Amino acid sequence: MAYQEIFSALADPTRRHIFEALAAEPQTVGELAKSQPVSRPAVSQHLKVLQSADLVSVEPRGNSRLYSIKRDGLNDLRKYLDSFWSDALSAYGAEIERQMKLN
Amino acid sequence: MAYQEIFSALADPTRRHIFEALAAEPQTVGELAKSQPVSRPAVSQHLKVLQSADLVSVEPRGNSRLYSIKRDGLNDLRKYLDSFWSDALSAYGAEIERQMKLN
DNA sequence: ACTAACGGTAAGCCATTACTTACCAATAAA
DNA sequence: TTTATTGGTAAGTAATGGCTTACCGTTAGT
Repeated sequence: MAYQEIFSALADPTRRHIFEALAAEPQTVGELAKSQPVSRPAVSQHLKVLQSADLVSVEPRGNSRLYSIKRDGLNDLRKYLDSFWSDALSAYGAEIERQMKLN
Repeated sequence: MAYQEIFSALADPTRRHIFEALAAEPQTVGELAKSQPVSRPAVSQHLKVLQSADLVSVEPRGNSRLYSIKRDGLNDLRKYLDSFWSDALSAYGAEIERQMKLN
């Protein structure tokens, strides 16, 4: 059920850019805000969403906080995608059967 | 670049349910509308979004139109996810380097 | 030809959400 | 102990998006 949050978290372009930036290199909020076209509070809010989707993690560093991506979240999403491959195959079989009924 | 549309397409719960229903079995718009808590036009609109995200395909069937899922779209998304695994690893290395600079 | 069924589109409404500025708490530095 | 830096939160606003009803074109059946 976690993929619901993951999808909506990564659906927003800005939020996905932040996520990608963190994938390239763990950064603080201030650093992220500089490379993004939005204000620092906006970045903070996006990070909150990413965090609750289990996509990033924080580590306090004295005054600032270092954010990094969590691969666990993506793993959940990957599992979700994999489930569709088998589903799609069985659906193909179901469709064959469906067509036979129609004729 | 296609994964942008895929994420926002699957971010909506109703739209994801429709997609999952199609994964289980190809269906017409009317059939989908019956199994969903929204109206038929709503389903039509959702299918339009899913279609432009390359997640479903249509096949005219006389009077009605049969929708099925396209695995190609999911494949794009999977590639996107895979890219993060290598990125995450290199980011890990970059972070080690970063920490060494700080000390 | 007429009627019914299927489904896409338009217009309008309401809820969600992404953004801004202003503010506040906590840590670091002087 | 001030003063500055970092960043999270609150409040308000504007835009996005999902839903409904109403309407229209197309195909099937009678």
